[in-house]
Amino acid sequence: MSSKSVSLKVLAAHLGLTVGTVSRAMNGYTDISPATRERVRRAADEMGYRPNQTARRLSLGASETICYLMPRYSTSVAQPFVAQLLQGLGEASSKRNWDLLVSHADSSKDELHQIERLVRSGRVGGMVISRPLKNDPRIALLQDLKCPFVVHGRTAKSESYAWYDVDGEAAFVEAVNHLVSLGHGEIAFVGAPLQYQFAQDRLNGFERAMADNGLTVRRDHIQIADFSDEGGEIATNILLEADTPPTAIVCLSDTMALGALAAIRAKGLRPGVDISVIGYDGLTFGAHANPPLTTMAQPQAHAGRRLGDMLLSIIDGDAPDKHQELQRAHLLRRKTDGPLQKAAVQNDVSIREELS
Amino acid sequence: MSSKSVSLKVLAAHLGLTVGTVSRAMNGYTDISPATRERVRRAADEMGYRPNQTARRLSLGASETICYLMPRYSTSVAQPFVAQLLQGLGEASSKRNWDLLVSHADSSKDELHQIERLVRSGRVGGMVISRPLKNDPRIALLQDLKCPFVVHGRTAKSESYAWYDVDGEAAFVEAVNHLVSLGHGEIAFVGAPLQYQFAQDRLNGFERAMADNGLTVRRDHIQIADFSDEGGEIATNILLEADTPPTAIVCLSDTMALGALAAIRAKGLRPGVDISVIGYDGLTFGAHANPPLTTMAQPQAHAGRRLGDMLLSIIDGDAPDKHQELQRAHLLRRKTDGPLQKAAVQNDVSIREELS
DNA sequence: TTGCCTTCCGAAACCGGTTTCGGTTAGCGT
DNA sequence: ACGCTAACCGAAACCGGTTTCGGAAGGCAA
Repeated sequence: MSSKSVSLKVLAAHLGLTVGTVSRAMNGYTDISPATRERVRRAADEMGYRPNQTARRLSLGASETICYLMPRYSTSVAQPFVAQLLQGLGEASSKRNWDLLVSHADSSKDELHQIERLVRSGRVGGMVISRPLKNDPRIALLQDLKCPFVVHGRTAKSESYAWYDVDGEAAFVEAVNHLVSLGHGEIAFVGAPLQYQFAQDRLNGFERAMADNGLTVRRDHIQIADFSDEGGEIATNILLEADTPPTAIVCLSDTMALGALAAIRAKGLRPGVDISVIGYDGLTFGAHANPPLTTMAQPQAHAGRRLGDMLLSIIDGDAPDKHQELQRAHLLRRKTDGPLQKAAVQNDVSIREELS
Repeated sequence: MSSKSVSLKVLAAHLGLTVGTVSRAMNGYTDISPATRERVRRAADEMGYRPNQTARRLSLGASETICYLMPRYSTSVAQPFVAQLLQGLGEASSKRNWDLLVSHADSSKDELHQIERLVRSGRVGGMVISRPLKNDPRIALLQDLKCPFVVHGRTAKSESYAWYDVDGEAAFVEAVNHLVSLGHGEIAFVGAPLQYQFAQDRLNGFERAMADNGLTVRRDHIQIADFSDEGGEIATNILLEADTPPTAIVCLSDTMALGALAAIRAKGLRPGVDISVIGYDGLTFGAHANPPLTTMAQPQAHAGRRLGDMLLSIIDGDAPDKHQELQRAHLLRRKTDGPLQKAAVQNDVSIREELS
């Protein structure tokens, strides 16, 4: 195995053939005699010939590359999902010997600029983006560039493109219903800024379920904070010090829920007994929380693979709106949900509610 | 902004110049008059010209791409580090407008095959690999291919290539010393299969520190299990049921340590009081464990960035062995380390040690 | 033997850039 | 007016493949 790269030219010279002939032999053209084809293939094998992908793609006019746009994360909380997603995308793309590129940008402006460069320079043939904003400029840009793309998540009006998402609204409806069935009525919501569509979806689910159960939501029972464990902790502290503290809290994410648990324990209360908490995501780490976190688990093992396959289908010509996949989260009961403790009500405002 | 890609040819035609002239104008050659250069640049801007990267790289003979080989992970535990590492690698590569490719393989054989293909086909100009095995065939292959590479981690004999690592041996020495200073003598080790060099390093640190402190390690106080929380739990259960249970446990990773905590709590013991546990990694999730996990935290926020910069330097011609960076972990005390509870000593063997 | 049709391969254009080389033009001094 | 040099741009080779086109050789039938 020589370390010098062996090109089509030297391979052809070594065989006494021309590059065109060798190329066709390698690519299975029928106008090459079986004997020659075999001779070429064997020589290529022996000499360790690898076609230069750059040249090949230039000639083909195809990038054979998909690109994943890494989400910019403000907090230091590492994204456990990224690795899984990349693994799935890699599986899908490697099926065809395509490459998987990752790109990230510091600002939103940079991000749009990057997309435009990657697409216009012919470097990528399709893109995967995560966590769309409510009105995400990336989607408009990609449509404008006529670049095939899929979205992990979706925006409010999501008819015209391909996406894979978990139904956050339904999940929060289920979470609230579960808490109501346990006797809770004063349920609070800990969320993150609503620029992200998923944050809005989950809040919508919360509010809809509350209304459907005939419950009114106090204004100060909806707390928006940083999308982090610290954010969850701060928000929960505010809830616990409210005039009417909630008896249950649903949290936008498991990470925020961990912060909520910390705040509750710090007040000397017992999560799952004095106050219930339900998170969202189904992180395995939640099983080791104190106490183990009840959560709406999303089935996302195959998200990357699905997104990759969808993207490749679209590149092949499928209509994007044919590929829209909505998964459901399911309640994963661990130890932070429990029945309403009447005895634990310690606040006269609450008592008045009980009497009314 | 037209969606049709504007090539050098149409740009040249539009300007009444030849492609060669336009190319040189764009690349700042001095044999182009300032007036023409300015005219070309403005037209390129207006028409939204983006040089075709594939063609450019073919002509340049450079891939301008680095590749990260995703670690294959057997367990379902997502890798929180991957995202951080990719972010850093992306920062480093985007400084030069290089691309970042990720590749993953299912088997070790596939992995070697992939590396060979990626390098020989000219797709990548440098590689980053993680978690080397004790005698990692990937390193030999990359050296054979004369492909620049850096290793996240390192092998036992690590003179001849570039790496960035955290001193796992020193970290476990520090962990053991800390436990000894708290009065512990029966210290156990929960580790993972020793095929990975980092698993061996940390065990080495443990054994060296025990010896240096004049402590002998019982054979059944070294438990090797799956590299997962379940593995840690199983290993700890065995330790707790041993003839002489340890009073302290050091764990290969925070993930395994979480399993250890679960096992200890299940036995009705109090981690940090009845038995001490120290993990390794410094995951933020550890702060939410029950109780918050004491750990050897590694400073790995900049690992990706450093690895990327190192790789680019080597591609520029630096000797690989010039770039070897060893970071130190530091003890992050939370709540699972505590002084030896004499009263908790329940085993005559331990008492005999005390008397000797 | 002639003619025609296959079979198989060589020659050359092409993908979209970069870079070398050479020639035209202008400017300058004498 | 002539020659020389410097400034500026065009022409063409090249990177390493793919693909079209055409032609030479061979086989077959008439």
